Amino acid sequence: MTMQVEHSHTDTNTEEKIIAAARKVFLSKGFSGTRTRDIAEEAGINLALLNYYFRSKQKLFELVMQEKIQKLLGSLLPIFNNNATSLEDKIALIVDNYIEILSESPDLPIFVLNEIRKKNFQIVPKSDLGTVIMQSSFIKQLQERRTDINPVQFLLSILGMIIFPFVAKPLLDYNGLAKEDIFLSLMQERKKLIPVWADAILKSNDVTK
Amino acid sequence: MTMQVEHSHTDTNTEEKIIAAARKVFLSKGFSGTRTRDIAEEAGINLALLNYYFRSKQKLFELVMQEKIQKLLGSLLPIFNNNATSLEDKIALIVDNYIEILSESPDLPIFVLNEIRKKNFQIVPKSDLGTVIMQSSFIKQLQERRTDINPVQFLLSILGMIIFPFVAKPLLDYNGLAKEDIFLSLMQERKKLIPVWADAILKSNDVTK
DNA sequence: AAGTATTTTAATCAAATGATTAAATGGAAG
DNA sequence: CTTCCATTTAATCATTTGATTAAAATACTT
Repeated sequence: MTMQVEHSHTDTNTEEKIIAAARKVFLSKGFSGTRTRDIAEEAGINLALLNYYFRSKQKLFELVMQEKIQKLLGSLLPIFNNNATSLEDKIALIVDNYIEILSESPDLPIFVLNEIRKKNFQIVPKSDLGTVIMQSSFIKQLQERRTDINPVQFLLSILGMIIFPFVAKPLLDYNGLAKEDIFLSLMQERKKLIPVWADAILKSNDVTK
Repeated sequence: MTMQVEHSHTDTNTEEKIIAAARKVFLSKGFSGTRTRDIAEEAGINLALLNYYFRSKQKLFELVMQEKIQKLLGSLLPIFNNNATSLEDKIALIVDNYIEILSESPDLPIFVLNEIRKKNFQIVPKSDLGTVIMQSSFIKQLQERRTDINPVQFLLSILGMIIFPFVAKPLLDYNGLAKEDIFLSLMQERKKLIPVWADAILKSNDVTK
């Protein structure tokens, strides 16, 4: 029964090195594919240090996941809830914001989505994000504009147009459809395309009629 | 140096049981997350049999991957290359076909895309799918209709609208945005929505002007 | 400088895991 | 029945891997 370990002063340096390494290796190889030794090596430290700072691989992973989920979803709500912006503004902001984030971390979505799928961690969603989104200004504006469109359907399409290319990136590489170098410029181009296309969808025929 | 193992008659039964089990376990847990013992148990056989029929976990995995890539991409080309159908028809066919396939295997896309990303296998793409697609009837029709739209951009949007919901399904569950039961009916609804929305995109403003 | 606490390491453990081996089982052919 | 061969199994190996331990090194306080 040892007393709780505390890292008071020198804290930041090594601990942050480990987390940074964990971010990198976990993101690239996933939970099951990552060996704690990989992380230690990447951090340039001894393996035992990893278990000294964090009690286990699992704990370290959940820390990283927490961050990644936040990074993937965190910017959405503020935009969704802003009553001062129009629907078009919100869409443009989401597109712009997401493509910027994902251009820096193309693997982020597929990593997070796949790890959630495999249930390799146990993090309880803080707020009921679903409910919060469905009550957001974005959804209300959408329902006013098009009472016939299920907001979830519209949202899935917009997010799909934004996020899917990053998820499909490995396949594009694999099949030579978008070599690494032009991929990012394609994504930049999408910043202008998606808002226009979202607008076209908002003006589309009513399917229910 | 033993002679090559051949399974002449009783072949089908056990071997197929193993492959079926491998499909299931690999798809659910990914390559790194899968233990050969899991597969053996799922197949109701002894672990050694697995290495008797297939030389290794790797070999078995690549067999499954081969199938899954085919399942994910195989139906695309025939539709793309059909000169007899209009652009609208092709889109409707792709939407219909994909949503049907994915409704039965919701995990298929994220599994394939993530394993490709992690390079957990070594399968050379048979045809240069990228080139074939870019020379397909679909792309030609698209370019005739809208010279200003980069076909890859359009394709990514359509596929994103179709595939992304399945990729995001774990997150929707996780956040209570689409409970399991209504998810599939949402996807059925999308069969009608996406073609209309694709059409709206085709009629959208020219961004380059 | 001594003493104390913190940080880091080398060595090792125990469990998990992919793979092999040698033996057994069972059916088909003669 | 017995021989033969494909199939199946139990037992075991060797390596990998997450984790621990005890000691050494370093930093901090007085």
